[in-house]
Amino acid sequence: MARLPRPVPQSFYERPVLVVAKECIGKLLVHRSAAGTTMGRIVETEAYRGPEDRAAHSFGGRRTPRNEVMWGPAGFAYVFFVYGLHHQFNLVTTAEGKPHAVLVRALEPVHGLPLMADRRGQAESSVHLTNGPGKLCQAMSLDRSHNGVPLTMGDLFLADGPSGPIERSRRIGIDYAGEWTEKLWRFSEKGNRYVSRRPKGRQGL
DNA sequence: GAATAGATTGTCT
DNA sequence: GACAATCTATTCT
Repeated sequence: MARLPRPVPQSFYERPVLVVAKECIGKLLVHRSAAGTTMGRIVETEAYRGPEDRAAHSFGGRRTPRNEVMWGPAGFAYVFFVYGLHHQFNLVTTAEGKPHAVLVRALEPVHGLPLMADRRGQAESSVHLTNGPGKLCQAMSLDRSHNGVPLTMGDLFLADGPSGPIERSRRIGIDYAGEWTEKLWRFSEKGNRYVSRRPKGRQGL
């Protein structure tokens, strides 16, 4: 049994959300559950910067039971449910009172492939294991029971991993957000096959 | 590969 | 009652 990697410290999360979103690329997401441990390299993220960001749940200062943890201190998980069937996993960043978060959109599976494949009903070799925000939550068994849990201790955390070339592009699924739709606040590892949608054009970093 | 429709429910107005 | 930080299947080309 290999020793688990060590969690990145809270100071990693206590920085501007765009910095954290970019530096998450290549980090390992680790989840120890009763069924076993799963790990994946983060290859795609998006930054949400409320209250000014119209695409963020905290836009305009909205503070509800659903998004409450976004308003709390950095280094906690924000997990919510959309479209009646999918979960989304986020990392709360910056500082208490700043409702900023990083959405994890895609992983490259690293450990626990059989468990992920079983949870997803897909072959271990399939990109559909973790190439989307809803898919990775299912593969890693993340749901609202993880909302508000600390990422610096316990069974769910980030750890250092090898990073590759990063590109940035427009965020996905927020066409209602006006000018905020245009922001290049999505970060992904260039050429990685698990990235959910290939960025258009050439947006180097 | 791209475009489209349908699924399905928590959350807020 | 409307809508959502998505996924899947289907129907094209």
